[in-house]
Amino acid sequence: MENTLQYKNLYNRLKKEILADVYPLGSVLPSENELCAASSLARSTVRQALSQLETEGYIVKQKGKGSIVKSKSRALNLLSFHGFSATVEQDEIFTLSVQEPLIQPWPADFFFDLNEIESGAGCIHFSRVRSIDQQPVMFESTYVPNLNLPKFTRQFQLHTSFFEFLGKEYHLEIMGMDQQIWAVAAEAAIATHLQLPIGTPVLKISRKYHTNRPHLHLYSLLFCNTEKYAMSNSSGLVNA
Amino acid sequence: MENTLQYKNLYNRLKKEILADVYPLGSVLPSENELCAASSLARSTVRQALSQLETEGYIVKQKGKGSIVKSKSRALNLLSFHGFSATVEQDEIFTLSVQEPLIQPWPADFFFDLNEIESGAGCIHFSRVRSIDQQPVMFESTYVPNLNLPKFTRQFQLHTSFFEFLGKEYHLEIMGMDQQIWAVAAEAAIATHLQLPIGTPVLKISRKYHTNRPHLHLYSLLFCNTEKYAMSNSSGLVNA
DNA sequence: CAGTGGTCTAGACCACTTT
DNA sequence: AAGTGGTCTAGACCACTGG
Repeated sequence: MENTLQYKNLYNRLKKEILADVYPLGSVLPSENELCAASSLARSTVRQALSQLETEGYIVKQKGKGSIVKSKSRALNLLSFHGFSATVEQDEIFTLSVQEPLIQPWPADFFFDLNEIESGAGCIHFSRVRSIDQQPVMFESTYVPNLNLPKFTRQFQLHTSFFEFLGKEYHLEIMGMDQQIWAVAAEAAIATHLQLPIGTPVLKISRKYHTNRPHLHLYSLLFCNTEKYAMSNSSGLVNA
Repeated sequence: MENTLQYKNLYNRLKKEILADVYPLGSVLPSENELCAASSLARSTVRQALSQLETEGYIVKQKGKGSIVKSKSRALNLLSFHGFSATVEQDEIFTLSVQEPLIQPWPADFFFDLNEIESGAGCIHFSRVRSIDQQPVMFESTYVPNLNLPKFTRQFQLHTSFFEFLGKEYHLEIMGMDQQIWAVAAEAAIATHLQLPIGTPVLKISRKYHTNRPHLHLYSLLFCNTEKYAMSNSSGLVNA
């Protein structure tokens, strides 16, 4: 909210207006020049905001036409690094706590390599199951190096947005992500959490998040039931 | 090759040099200002080239440090829209033709909605299996609207890069992609092609590619064996 | 401290779409 | 012809990293 980056302000405003149907599906956003004039920004700044909207699948740009609000599929746009809370309507979500935040050593067979700073610090670990319309969709297990994150275990509410909490509490921002994806058969624990028969194919996703603290990364292991909700992704070109 | 876009030229040059170990893993690229001076380009043009390298996972940028060549995992970076040929070393690939290019009507239960132009045109369809080190990794079934693509069925060689062929033959470029991902149990046909037991979890990916012809899209359905090779993905922020 | 990438400005010309 | 987004220039100030 207290963001002073011009392109992010514009991006947030336009995103809100798209979600509020100020610009409904298929409609055209004000042109770049109009946005420049209305916001007193240079065109490249306006374009930076629009680019972010485009790579996140909100709009499509077409030369000679404009920026068109794009149809959104009934799938979870979770392959970009936006969290669950940002991609699903709030009132459809239910979050079940499986493991409250707990300070512990790193698992011996951790799924990513850690740097020395991280591995020396121990980790904070929590797990939760996310449901949409009473149906478990995702089991999420998150590991955070225990580095200058005071009171984390006491203050983080599992049912809220993790990224928002990090931003508000520690000014920690997610800058990007690497992930790997497999199709695997659900083991007993996962099957139980997702209420599926053992052996059901599920999506396994390992993620390494990059933050605005260069040596602090967040790690998540996700298991997703894709029977009803696919994972989705939009990728445009890199843009100026 | 005959590209006159400055940022793409620089991007291609740097990418080649990274792959050729001119800039090995962990090394730092010349700074933006140095690249400006060396190439006589404005900084924003240089940044556009670097941004593309970043979103494709070749480099990481760090404020105050520079652009660092990033470690590449032993996984297929196929979740961005670069093709198989661009992400895997050529000599490890083997391509088996399952269905040579054939002009046919669209399947009745096609996995994406088509616009009128596309559905009226009929489609070109081909299928292939990609192997790495003698192991089948991906079954790919591609559908292209039969729109102004003369001699396609005769000229396209299945074992070559599809995107390169489109660029050279028709000046057709891929501008972006939407995709959806599921974990499913391999059916008989898929299991056979990937040499897996029926029911093995595999990744199912449907893709809609956007091209530089506004109403022409390409469609692919992929099935991937992730036992040995995960699919991977890097996503940074949107950049100028 | 000098150097780096991040943000931002105020212009310009182009190819493309629509009227 | 007018308007759109795509590319590009030549500057500027900032926050951050390193010696």
